[in-house]
Amino acid sequence: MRVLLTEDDLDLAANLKKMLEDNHFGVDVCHDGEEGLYQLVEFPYDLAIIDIGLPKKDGMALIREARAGGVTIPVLILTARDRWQEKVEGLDAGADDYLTKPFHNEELLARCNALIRRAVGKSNPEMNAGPLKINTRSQQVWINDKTITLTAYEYKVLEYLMLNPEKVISKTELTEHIYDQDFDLDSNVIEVFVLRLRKKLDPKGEIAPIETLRGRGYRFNLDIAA
Amino acid sequence: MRVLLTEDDLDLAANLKKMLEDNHFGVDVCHDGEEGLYQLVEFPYDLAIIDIGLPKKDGMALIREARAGGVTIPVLILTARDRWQEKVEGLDAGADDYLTKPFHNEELLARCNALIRRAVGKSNPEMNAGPLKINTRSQQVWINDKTITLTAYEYKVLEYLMLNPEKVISKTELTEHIYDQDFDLDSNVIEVFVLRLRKKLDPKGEIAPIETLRGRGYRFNLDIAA
DNA sequence: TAAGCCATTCAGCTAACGTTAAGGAATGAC
DNA sequence: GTCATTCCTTAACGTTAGCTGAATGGCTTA
Repeated sequence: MRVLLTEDDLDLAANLKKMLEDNHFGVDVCHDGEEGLYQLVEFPYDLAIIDIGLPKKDGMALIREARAGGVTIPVLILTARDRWQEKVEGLDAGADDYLTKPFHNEELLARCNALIRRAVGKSNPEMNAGPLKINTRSQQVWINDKTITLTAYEYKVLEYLMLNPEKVISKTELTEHIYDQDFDLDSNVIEVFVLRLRKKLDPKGEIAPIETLRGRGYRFNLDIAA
Repeated sequence: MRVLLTEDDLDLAANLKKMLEDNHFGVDVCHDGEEGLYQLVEFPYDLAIIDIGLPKKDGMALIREARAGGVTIPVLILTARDRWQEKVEGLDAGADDYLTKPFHNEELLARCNALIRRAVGKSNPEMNAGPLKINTRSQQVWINDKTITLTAYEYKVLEYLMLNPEKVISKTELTEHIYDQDFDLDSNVIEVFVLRLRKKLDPKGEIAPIETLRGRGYRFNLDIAA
């Protein structure tokens, strides 16, 4: 887990860096707000710890601009004691938690762990496979960045196949995952859905993302033509 | 936004419930840990506020078991003053933030709002989507900077959809977040509200912010016409 | 070549959704 | 208290998307 620590007090910064590293975090340190913003936007940290009182650009502006710039990682702010407004402003600016100086190292650690655990709870809803992109949150599908409209069952079939790439999925398995109850297996619904999916995903038969394995099922291939 | 408040002090519970309701939260109250756990696991709240000292099952165990049971909503714990370990243990158990009693109501509110905004990935009470603007604090809605008057339920529907943009929201999910626990699933209220919302937001059918996904629900699209 | 197995087409049907209207609960004015 | 207004809620009905199964023909394998 990589942490960006933005703290202008050099002693405190060194102290915290050591403590965090002892607890298996990878730590980068910045000493002013401009540098912090640059680092946050450019590099993929898992957590940011930001002192509110910073030279060049204060912590509040840093957070606001980072959020505006698409930074979504958890942010913990450090505030001076008895600065009630700062906490609220900080949370409003987009921070996720705060800690009042002075604090115990154990408490900072506990906060960091809590924030990271929460953040990893929501996994990335996007998946790519060649020219194909799927978002499980919005249930949208693109091919070469062009939206494809799928029906509910078409989408279910595609999602299940893509979530199990390079794996042979029998029609029985597909059926069981797509319908709630047991379903008449004499039907050819799966074949129909696969057909429609192929037509929509790949009307010209160029990329063939869904392969048929006769007698065994279907397989979604990741290494499909670009 | 629905909040579950688990607090055994009846006076404090009633007090907080009123304050939260005055600030547009829907609040359910439990007075012990077992009831709280049941409610959390069974019903889709947006936020839980949990007193650590609870009868039957203490707050720490409640949080741990709720997390183990798949509850991912933000959890704010209330601790007695100078109970340093409780905060850390609570955060380790899966809480997202804590507040020390006694506290200012405004601070609790700020925390709740920050947690909810964070949970839905937002850090600002204002949201834009093309010509549409919403302020969750003042509960106002604009289209091309012209105010739109919505009824209470119309607003609730729009807010929930906009707080989960680009996400497929089933009618069940919408219903559960808009009403308290008892509701009739055979009703078509949601369709009616969506219809009225669409008429008010987009009388000429130009921008179509709320998309229907037949069999799946509704989706609020951010990339709507300007 | 025969026997599966799968692709493809097509049309009927049904559940889901949109739309309208009206009753009545809730709210506020007086 | 009564009245007026708002708007939540239900019900009825029309519309349509798209699920489903049947029919047919092509392809693969032994």
